[in-house]
Amino acid sequence: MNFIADFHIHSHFSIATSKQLVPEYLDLWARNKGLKVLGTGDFTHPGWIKELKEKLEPAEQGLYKLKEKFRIKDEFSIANTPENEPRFILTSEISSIYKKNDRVRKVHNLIFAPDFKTVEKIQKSITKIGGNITSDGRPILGLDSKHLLEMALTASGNIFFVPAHIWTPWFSVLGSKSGFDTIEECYEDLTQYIYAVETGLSANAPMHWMCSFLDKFTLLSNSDAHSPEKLGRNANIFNTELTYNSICNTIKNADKNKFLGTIDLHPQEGKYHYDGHRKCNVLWNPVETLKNNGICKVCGTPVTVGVMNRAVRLSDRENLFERKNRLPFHSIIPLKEILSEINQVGPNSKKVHRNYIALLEKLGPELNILLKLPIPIFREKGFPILAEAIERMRKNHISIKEGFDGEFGQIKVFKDNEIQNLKHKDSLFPNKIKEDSPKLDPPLINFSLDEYRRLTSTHSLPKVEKKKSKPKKIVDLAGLNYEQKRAAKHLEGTALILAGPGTGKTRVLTHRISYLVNIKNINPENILAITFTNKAADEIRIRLKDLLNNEDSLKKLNLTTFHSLCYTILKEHSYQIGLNPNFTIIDEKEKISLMIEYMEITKDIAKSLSLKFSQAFHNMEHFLNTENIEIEEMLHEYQHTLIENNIIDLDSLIYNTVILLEDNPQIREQYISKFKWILVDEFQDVNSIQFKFLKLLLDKSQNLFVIGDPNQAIYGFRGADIKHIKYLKNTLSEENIYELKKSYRCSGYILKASNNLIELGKKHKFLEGLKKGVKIKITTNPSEKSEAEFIARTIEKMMGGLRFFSIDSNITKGNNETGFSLSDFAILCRTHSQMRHIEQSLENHSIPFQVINDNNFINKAIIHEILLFIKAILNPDYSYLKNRILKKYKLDNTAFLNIQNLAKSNKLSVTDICNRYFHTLKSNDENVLKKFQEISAEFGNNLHQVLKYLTLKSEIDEYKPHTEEVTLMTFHASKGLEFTNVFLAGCEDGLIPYSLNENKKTDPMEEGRLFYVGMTRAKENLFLSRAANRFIHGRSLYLDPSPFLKKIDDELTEILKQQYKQKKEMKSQNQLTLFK
DNA sequence: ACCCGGTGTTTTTTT
DNA sequence: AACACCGGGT
Repeated sequence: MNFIADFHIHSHFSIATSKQLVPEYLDLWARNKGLKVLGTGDFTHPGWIKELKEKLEPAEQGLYKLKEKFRIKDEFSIANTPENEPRFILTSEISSIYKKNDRVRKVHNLIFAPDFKTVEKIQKSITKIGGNITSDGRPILGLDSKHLLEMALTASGNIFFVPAHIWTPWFSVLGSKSGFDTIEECYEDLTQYIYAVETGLSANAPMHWMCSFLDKFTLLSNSDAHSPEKLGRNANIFNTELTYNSICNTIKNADKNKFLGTIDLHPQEGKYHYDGHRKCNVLWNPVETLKNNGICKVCGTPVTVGVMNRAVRLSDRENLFERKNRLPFHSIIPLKEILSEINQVGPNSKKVHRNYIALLEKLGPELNILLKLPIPIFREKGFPILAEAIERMRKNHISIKEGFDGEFGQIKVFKDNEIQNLKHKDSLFPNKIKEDSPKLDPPLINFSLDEYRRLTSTHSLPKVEKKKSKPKKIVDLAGLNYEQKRAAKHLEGTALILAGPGTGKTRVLTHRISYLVNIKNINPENILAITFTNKAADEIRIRLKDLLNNEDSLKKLNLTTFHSLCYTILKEHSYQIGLNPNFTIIDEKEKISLMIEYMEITKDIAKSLSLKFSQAFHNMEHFLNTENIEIEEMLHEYQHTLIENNIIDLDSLIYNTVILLEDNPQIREQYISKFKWILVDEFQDVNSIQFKFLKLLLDKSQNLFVIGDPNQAIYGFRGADIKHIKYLKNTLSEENIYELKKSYRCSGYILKASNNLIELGKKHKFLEGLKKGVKIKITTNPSEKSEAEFIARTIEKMMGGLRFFSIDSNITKGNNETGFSLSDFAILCRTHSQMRHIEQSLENHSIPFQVINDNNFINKAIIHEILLFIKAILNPDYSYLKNRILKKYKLDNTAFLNIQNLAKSNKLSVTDICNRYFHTLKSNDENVLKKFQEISAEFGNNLHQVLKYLTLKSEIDEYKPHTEEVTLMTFHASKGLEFTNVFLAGCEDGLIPYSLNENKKTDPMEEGRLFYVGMTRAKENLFLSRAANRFIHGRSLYLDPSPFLKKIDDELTEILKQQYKQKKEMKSQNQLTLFK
């Protein structure tokens, strides 16, 4: 059967597409165009699949057709006969954004699926890796194209996978901006499963014939239509059986008798076909560009390079016909454009539309008119001018002005004034219009490939400067600057290293360790490095891998957090403090319910007491001086309850360790001799009990090496006190204090501005920055929603447009030469609750992001329940919990013992527990549980380890630095991290400094330091945004700008004007109901 | 024992 | 705005 097919289109679920992209109109327009087979597009979208299932019914193998009752009959539909019923084939486009070989890649791929089952499998595997398939018909995943292909092949061996519009600069496998130079670089060993590539609107077959490496791929041509009228502007002609398998096989084999060729628009129409400068009126083909070394003659800056140039650069042929498997291609001009030229009115005008409909009714489908209908028929039916136009088009007797630098190209059938003259004769129905000068067929490539080749030896295009020279790996101290080196080599006694943001704190720490181990031959077992978070410890571990000579040293090294260390110490000596080694750590919720139960108090009192207890544990002096005898008694009662239940809370973890070491000198001795070299990171954040703990690990001769920055102390509320770092500063002699003054992170602007904040009257030395940088951008937005929108759009703009659509709209001009990656962006908020709107906006813009928010996981009710269950099993002496669990899960003692034994022999995994005791689950718990099981699997299902990890981990431990995602987190969580581009959201008086809770005052100095921390996360671009109006706790608040904004010198900042109006309606919501 | 709806309350950062 | 809590219904 002879038919035309267009596989790549979109549904109304995709962003920036017509509302008419519903099955009914697709069916209608396929008939109007003369398409037999139409891709559904967007099969990853559940809403679209639902709609397709409702409105389509199975036809031939792997093909579907519109149910009769949905067919639109009363419009200008033509050829409404059964043999013209279009078929649908399940297809979808997926956008992958990821980093490979050090560059950001954005690749679009088209997937064909044989049935709905396969579609659902693909949907599932996307969701499984955290992809969002509901916000856009064309999902954006942080997934490597190769892995996407793998995923699709896993779903079904019968899928068909086609790299989409392969030359598009921003979004394709060969794209100049974020693609590869070969297909293999992208798909590696899986390239063998790729049989075809899509040429796209901006390219036609000959451009591919230039490249021998594309010989093995069939060329497919599709419309990528965003509205029904654009269907079939590019398409494929088949003569084969009408089934899914036979279509795929035909594409695979590209048999000339079965795949009759492609239909393409003229690629010259594209906005970026040739090279040049629109403003300078310079339009060049690749040869001319090369002759000028890519520099515009008029303005002297590099010209905007088009798609043809990219293709020529990757090409290796002068004679296109060396490619054997060439298929015919038919260049067309859309009928409406021809009519527009004839009528001399716009192609979207009413007149053209009326004309168009009339023609379809008389002459049949559009593609039939353009390609097949014999020219004499046009004349017979009374369309002589059209006859002439179509004939010229078919013979390629047309004039072409190539598009360049954002300007559309122009394809014309008639010359200027020619139409006027024709019109006069029109009434006479001339038989044949003579051409002024009959043209020869234009060459397939309109410049000399031979010349291009010759020029490449002497000419070249300007190199786009690749930013980010990665910091060189330094294996010895040679790579450190003078101060860093001095600090790292410190040997005797206590040392304090004052290190501002970006001055190489971690670097000094890691190099000191490697110096001690490699040069001074210190046994790594005698070194203790303490951090506050697991993340920081991991970071040090990773960096040490390159610095230490052998893996063994790294394993022997004691690299841990305060809490983890104390936990380990207490496990070893638990009996000395009245616990047995099975003790578990309780969380805040457990703490409160225990207090209520054992002390017979109300929840409110328990909560306030809990706070007081925490403070007492953090700060020993406070604990000893408790004026209130009653509270002290209650504290003792509480401690007694903990011992009785063989549990400990987070706060007393360190306290109990201190008590242990104080009461047992022989144990203390043991640790003193073990930890001969102690290093502490983020020393400004230690509290009294931690400082005391450190002192207990030292004897007179021992070496304490602490790094910190008093300006970055932000944990006062949990007992941290700068007095400890200040104490060292004041008591240590000068040669034991090192100050790192050179910042390798922030630009000069950012350093100066942030310095305005911590100044607070006293003199402070500037850090020296590496580069001057750009001004800090400040914006005011009407509401938190528009603030969020500003952030999302700015990111989109800076990324050069994640969505195809963006390039054509005002959002972005698509001229990102800097090559930002999504992981270069961070958005910081004072509170978690601010994040909601920002998440929403990022989602609406299809920008992948990660939120650093512990509550998301561990505070989920179901996870909490399971953790309690595990605690009860692991710690049988926790009788309060055990009784509750027995009752709740209707277990008797024997059953409970059985479970315990299973757990002891490590035969009980989290999965088992879920399956056995938590099987009646709500569907939305599924993902959380899956995550829980994954975490558990990482620890080999050792429940003790899992529990320890989950109770002692910090939320920043969740941060994945290298995924292609924007990071959204609190100011606090951002400490120690750096990003090229940083947004500080909600710069309002009340949020930062925080003062919305009248009962609890914040320390204004600490809030200033917090803002300082936020600002100094940025390397290049810092945005400070605020909302004039904001809803907090259901109340509308008008907050003044943060006083911190005023502190920044005006000449360091630039006020951005509000550029974007808020869009009202949320698309997908409304559209579902449109056709019901 | 569980689900619901209505009412009231919360009010930041986190090992 | 989101959540906890309570009480009444099943």
